[in-house]
Parts: sequence; structure tokens; C-alpha cells
Amino acid sequence: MATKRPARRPVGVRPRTPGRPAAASPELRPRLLDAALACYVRDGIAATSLRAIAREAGVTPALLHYYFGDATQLRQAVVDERVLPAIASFRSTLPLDGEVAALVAAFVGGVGALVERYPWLPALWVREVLCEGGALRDVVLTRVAPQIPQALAAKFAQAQREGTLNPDLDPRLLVVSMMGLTLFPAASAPIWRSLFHASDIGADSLRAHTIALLDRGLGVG
Amino acid sequence: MATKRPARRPVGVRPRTPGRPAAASPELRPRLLDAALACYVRDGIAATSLRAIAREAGVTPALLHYYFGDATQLRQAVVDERVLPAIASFRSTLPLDGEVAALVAAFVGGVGALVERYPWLPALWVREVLCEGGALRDVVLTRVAPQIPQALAAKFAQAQREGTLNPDLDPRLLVVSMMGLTLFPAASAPIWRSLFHASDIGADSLRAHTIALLDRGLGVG
DNA sequence: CATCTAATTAAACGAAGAATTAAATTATGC
DNA sequence: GCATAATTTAATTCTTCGTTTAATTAGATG
Repeated sequence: MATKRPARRPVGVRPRTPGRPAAASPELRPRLLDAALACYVRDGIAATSLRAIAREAGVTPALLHYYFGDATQLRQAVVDERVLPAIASFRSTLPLDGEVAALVAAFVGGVGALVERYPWLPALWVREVLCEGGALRDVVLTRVAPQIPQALAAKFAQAQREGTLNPDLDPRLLVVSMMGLTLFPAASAPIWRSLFHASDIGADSLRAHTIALLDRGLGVG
Repeated sequence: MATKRPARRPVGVRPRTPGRPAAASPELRPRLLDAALACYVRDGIAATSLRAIAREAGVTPALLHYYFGDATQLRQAVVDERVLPAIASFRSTLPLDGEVAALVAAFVGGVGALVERYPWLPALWVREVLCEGGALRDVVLTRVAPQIPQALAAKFAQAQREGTLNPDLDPRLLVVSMMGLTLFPAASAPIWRSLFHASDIGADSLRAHTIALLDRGLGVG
């Protein structure tokens, strides 16, 4: 006869007894969204189970099902209410009708501000957009990409026609280069910080370095 | 009584009858390594099961176990015999004792040649080194990083002291910038190629663009 | 030709973990 | 007090995993 183990619970986690909680447990739903986001960022969306999110939030899987329905709907809620708003806040800061230098500076500064406010964004971006099979690739390509990169590339092409941008550059690749100079350093910060013992490099130094590199690189000089 | 399903096999795949194969099935082992690598690149190392590799190679899981032992040893073999050699081939092309401009050009060209020869490398790098929890992060940080990035940063710092490199740049961040300008475009190529309908941009155009950007960006002028 | 060995599949095993559901439990609001 | 909302418990049903044992066949050795 099999000895029925008493379903050992992870130490230190107390999921509470059943029943409705006493008085206003304030705002549970946003906390659940945050827990899901944290799991997505740490482990990847595909590798995150409902149980893992429940564990992260100190709650049972059944409760997640009660709030969001199935796993797909929960994922959708996180994307709609956490990820897309973050990206939208970035788009609105780009001055697409000014000089190229101002646009570039705003882009670099905007990415810096973005990762300061949403530190989880670069890692999520890398895993879920950049990686093949990433769960956000489709959403980003259809709802973000047509607005930001296309507009930037058009602006750069126009600047080249007007002679205010180095003609040896490719306007489309320049968009890629700018992302590589901002998103990549943000996503790899944990690596290079420890590799170079560079805890002295903050957001300001990074921005100054990037703009110094781009300012000269783009000039027609 | 449960109806015992006849273990339906994926259509089109014929795993052969048992028994030793007729005559030289030439070099099975490297083919198994390639299959494993393909799975790692497509799905990620953590998400790749022995069974998936076996399916990819048209072989049974038991055979993988026969050749490599357990899953960990197979992964180790792929890293040692496929991934690390690719990276080592890159390191040996960097002229660390010449001018900065030549070093930068060699870096950009070297990454270009590397991804032409090992097209799977950027995607693998992004998922397994850049992503938190990536399976290769440790190996790269201990066996690759101390040699390449440290040497580059030292070289840049020296050039700044000699007045041949823009003093507004940070020598350590410049290493990060160069990786962002090469590795990131390579890894995201499938995305921007389709996004910009840029099938006309080949390896040469990319290299020319990147060097044009860096050449001016680094100058003291 | 007989036998030993090497390479391969088949099949089964046991463990783990998944999503979802049904039922029990408790507090709140009317 | 009674209906309802919020929560856990426990069960159900699947899938998948890595590994092992046994069977099978071809080559190698004598």
C-alpha cells in the first residue's frame, strides 16, 4: 500500500485557509497581473504555468481560474494591461516632426526613461519578441512596429534627401542600429555590469555615451 | 476497459526496424549533434527534450542514450564540439595590436563572417546568453568573456589616453555598443527583413552601414 | 559457417507536472 | 438570516519526460 505523502507544501508559503478573506484585501487583480508578469520575465511566457504564477502570488491556481478564466486569457490581460501601455507611453514621446538630431536624442532618452520606469521590459522584449517563437512577436509586429520603426525610417530617408544625414547609412538599418544601441545594452546590463565591475555606470552615463556615439556617426560632416 | 491506442506515429516518419544498420551509415554522431543544435536554436535548450532531438534526427530516444548517456552529457557535447569552436574561430581574427579603426573594422567584418558561416549563432546567443537563466550564460562568461570583451575595453581605454578615440565615449560601454550594432541586427534580421521588405539588404550592405556609423562615431575629429 | 559483438528499435516504467473542475468553506451585504 | 462572492481543497484527466530492459539485426572474427 502506497504511503500517501501529506502533500508537502513549499516552506514559508502559507496559502491561507478557504473562505472569503476578511475585509478589503485591496486590489488583488493587479497583484495577480504583476505576479504573472514577473514569471513571464523571469522564465519566459511559454515556460510559465498557471501554477507557477499562483505560487508567485501566494494563491492557488483555482483562484487564477476564477479571476481570468484559462491561461490564455490571463496572458492576454497581462499583455493588454501591462505590456502594450508601456510601449505606447514610449511612442508618444517621439517628436517625429523636428530635426533628426532631436529625434535621435529623444529616442535614446526615451528608451532610457522607459527602462527606468519598466525595468522588466528589455528582458521581456528580448525573449518574447527577438527570440524565434516568442509569444509577443506577433502582437508587436502588428500593433507596434507599423507605427514606430516605419515612421523613423521614413524620417531618416527624408533627412538624407535633404542632405542632413550621412548618405552612407541605410535609413532602415539605422532604425535597427538605434535599437541595438539602446535595447541591447539595457537587456545585457546585468552581464556587462558584473563583467566590467561597472556598477558606477548609471542611466545618465549610458545615455551620454550612446548620444556621443550617434551624434558624430550620423553627421554629414 | 481502456481501448489501447496503437501508439500512433507521426506520419511520414519511418524509424526503421530494429537491428544494426546495413553497411556504413556514415557518421551518425555528428548528425545527432546537428539535430540537437537545431532543436536548441529553434526551441531553446531548456525546452528541448531528448525525444524532440530524436524526432528531429529520425531516431529513437534510446539511441541518443546509447551514444551520449544522459541529456546533460549530450548538451555538453554540443557546446564543446559546436558552439565553443564557432566562437573561438571569431576570437582568432581580431588584430588586438593594431589601430583602433582596424580593430573595429575587423570586429564588424568578423561578426558578419561568423553569422554567414554559423547562421544559427545569433539566435542561440540571444536566447542562451542574453536571456536570464540562459543555459550558456555561465560558459560564455567564464570561458569567452574574459578574453574578448576585456581585451577590447583595454584597447579602447589605451586609445583614449593616446588621443585617438573620442573621449566622450566609455571604453567599456563601447564594447557593448559594438555588440549591439552587430549581434542585435543579426539576431533580428528575420524581423526587419520582413518589416521593411528589405530582402535587398545583404551581408555587405549591413557591414558597410555599420562601419559608416562607427567610423565617424569613434573619431576624435 | 558459427559465434560474438555492435548498433538499433520497441516497449514499458515511474515520476512529474499540467489545466481544469467540483465541492467545501468562510465572510460580506442586504 | 440568507444569498452571494471569494477562496482553498482535492480530484480528475492528460501529457510528457528520461531511462531502462529486452529483442532484433548486421558486421566482425575465427
